[in-house]
Amino acid sequence: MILKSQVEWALHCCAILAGLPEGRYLSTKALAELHGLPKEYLSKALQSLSQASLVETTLGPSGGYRLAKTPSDINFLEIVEAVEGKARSFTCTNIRANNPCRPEGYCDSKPCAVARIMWEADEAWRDTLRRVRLSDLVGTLSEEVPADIWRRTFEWVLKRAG
Amino acid sequence: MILKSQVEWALHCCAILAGLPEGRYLSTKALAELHGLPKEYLSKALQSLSQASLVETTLGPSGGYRLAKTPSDINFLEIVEAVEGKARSFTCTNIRANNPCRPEGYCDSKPCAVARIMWEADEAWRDTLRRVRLSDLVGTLSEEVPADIWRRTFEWVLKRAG
DNA sequence: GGAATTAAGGATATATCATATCCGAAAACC
DNA sequence: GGTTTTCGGATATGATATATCCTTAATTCC
Ligand code: FES
Ligand code: FES
Repeated sequence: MILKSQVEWALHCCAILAGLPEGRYLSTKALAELHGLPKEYLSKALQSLSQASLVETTLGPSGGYRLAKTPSDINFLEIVEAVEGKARSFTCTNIRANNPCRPEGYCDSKPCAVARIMWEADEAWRDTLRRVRLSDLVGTLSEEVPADIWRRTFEWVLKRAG
Repeated sequence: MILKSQVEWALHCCAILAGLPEGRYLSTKALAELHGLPKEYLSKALQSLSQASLVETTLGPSGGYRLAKTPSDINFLEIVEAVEGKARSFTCTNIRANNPCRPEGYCDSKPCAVARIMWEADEAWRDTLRRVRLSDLVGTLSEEVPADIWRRTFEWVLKRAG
């Protein structure tokens, strides 16, 4: 069970977009260069964010992406689910129904106890991600990333933002 | 991000083994029949449980598997990790290091803030699984599975247990 | 001792999914 | 009108999950 690398990409891209001044857009090309990622494939991740209405886009030169909501209105789970999908990590194939001792046509009233526990754990994972806002991440990063790197990065970004 | 179906298989097999009388073994063949699973492939899952020292085995006719510990000393996480591996679901490829604005040879002191949050969620998932004991599952199942099916199942199992 | 049964592990095949690239269409800017 | 951009579809490649087969060694039963 491993998350796709797109998750890391999407989260970092959102963190950058969160630092963009009101009304400006940043292109896939710039985001790919900044993170050293394949532009075409990163584009798929950004499209996922777009379909989830987390980012807005505009075409043409000076086009690109910007956040569709303020960073405090976006949480980690939204971003992760946008690229990873909303499906639960555990899928029950109902093997209990194969028990030869069950009467023909017997129908279970509840989901299997095993599945319920696995889903509870899945929900705990989602809850943790839901509680972290994009603005929290930006706050942590601005504290931890050395001030000169942080400043130069956003100068670099602004030079390319349309 | 999807767990392998072996996880469901292993959990259900452990639930059955938990109901086995002291000192008896149950074969892969019986466990596969009971759950309607491919015997050869289920065998791989059981081997994983064996390597994790969750079950003990013996060879020959009347051989098979039994739990290596009491059901209250086994938790869900142990079983899940035995077949799924202990690797974290989020892997950081350190894309922040590709930032062209970083000085040559700059070395981060901490893991990335993004990764720390994803790992925290992962830990919440594991914590939930760690808190559920195999004995808890058996308790729930014995309450929820209709008494006659439950009884017939273990008659079926005992007939095949060596 | 010999035949049958079983777990363990290696080799291999297949299907599904993640990763990655390419292209054409439509929109926006100059 | 030409350029730049997002978007979606098509396609290729690699990794992993699923599944089967076969050999070996240990154990049981006759
Ligand atoms: S039958 Fe699927 S988890 Fe129990
Ligand atoms: S660099 Fe990997 S999560 Fe930030």
